[in-house]
Amino acid sequence: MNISVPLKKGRKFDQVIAGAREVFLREGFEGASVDQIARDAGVSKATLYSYFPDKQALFMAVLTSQCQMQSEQAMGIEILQRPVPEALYSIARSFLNFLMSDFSIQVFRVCVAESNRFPELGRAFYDSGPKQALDQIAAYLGSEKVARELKIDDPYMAADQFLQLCRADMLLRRILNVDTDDSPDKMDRIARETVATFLARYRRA
Amino acid sequence: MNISVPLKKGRKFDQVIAGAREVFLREGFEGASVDQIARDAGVSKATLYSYFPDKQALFMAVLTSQCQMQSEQAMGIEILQRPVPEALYSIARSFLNFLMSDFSIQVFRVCVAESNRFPELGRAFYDSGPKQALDQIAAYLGSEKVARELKIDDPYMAADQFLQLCRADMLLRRILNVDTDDSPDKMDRIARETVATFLARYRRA
DNA sequence: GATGAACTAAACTGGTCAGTCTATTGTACC
DNA sequence: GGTACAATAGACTGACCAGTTTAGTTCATC
Repeated sequence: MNISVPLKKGRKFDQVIAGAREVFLREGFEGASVDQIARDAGVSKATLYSYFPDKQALFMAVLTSQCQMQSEQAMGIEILQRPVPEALYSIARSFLNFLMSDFSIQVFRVCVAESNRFPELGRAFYDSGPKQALDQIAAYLGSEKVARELKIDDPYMAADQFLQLCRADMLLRRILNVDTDDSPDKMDRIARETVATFLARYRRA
Repeated sequence: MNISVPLKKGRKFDQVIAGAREVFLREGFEGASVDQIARDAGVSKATLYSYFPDKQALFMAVLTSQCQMQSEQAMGIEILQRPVPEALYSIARSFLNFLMSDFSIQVFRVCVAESNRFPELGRAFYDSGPKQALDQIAAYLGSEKVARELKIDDPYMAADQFLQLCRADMLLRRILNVDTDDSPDKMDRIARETVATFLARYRRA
């Protein structure tokens, strides 16, 4: 009847993923126990193991689906029609907003922590997040519209610098659980300073 | 007889720390077993437990001593006497060199991973590493010598931007275990681009 | 209301691990 | 050579945990 129900093996599939996401992001791979995941998911351990062959597979399923979600966080095309400085500011602002979210911080932490144990994980995270952002900004910076106002020889290097400027010390502090001012005002200021520095370097004389 | 021997409780203390560093940095906190640490250190478990009350204390001792070492990685004063662009380039280059070392990457990974479980750890790492760097660069950027050539209203914001530009995508890739070009040439280029962008923004008209 | 698949709780297995304990051996010093 | 501490190997305890199994329950569907 309900066509939108995915073709997964059973009704509790999404519950399992949700519980596992919760626990894995909070505790990391080693720190999370399967019993706890089952409890959090409101599901029996046997059910969980009917979906996934083992803990690793569940872990990878959760994190690659999170990376998938992350990569769908695309830049609105309408932003890019605006004047370059405004567009840059908007990009910086929304990028920063995303970076500072609990979601993004937790996924980052776990991916960094387990990128030794699960080599594919670091790659999957990089490709679905930082690389997407880099590609999109580089494409924008390489566009004809931008070329009229900015002089950019290497769009990837420029995009990299732009994104680095956005990140700022504030992000590092959040990642390390150090108290920090992450008010909208502060984030605004970082976005403005990012654009100011970026334009100073790349604006046409 | 040997005065340089530290006044720790026994002769094997340093061995314990060395073994623990090795294993913790490779495996993380949960992934490392005390038996393995003792084996790596060439020491019995009982000896290890005569120095440290439990695994957590050992972990913190290792990492805070690593952070200590990190913070002693100070900027040579002679660099700062050179002309500003040259000084900036040298700072960028040696900062990058340090950031990309196995040591620094491993410590960072473990601190990020465990900063939830050990809140003091994230703080200790931040204070002994990133914060030191920020303070030192900000002090330099706020100095009179620099003020003659650069116009900097907020030395901390400027220092933050400078350090962010150094980090670059390359660092993120290494942290996530993604293959990357980290040749001296590449690092040189990043340092030069960092200085170029920084000067474009802050050089006096 | 019968059928079969999905789900359940709970017990169980085999393994690992943190931390303790014991009995013994080295080592330094008087 | 006697005293006292440092260190050792290895056995042991109690806890936890991944993954399996069993015997029974829910639920959609016909």
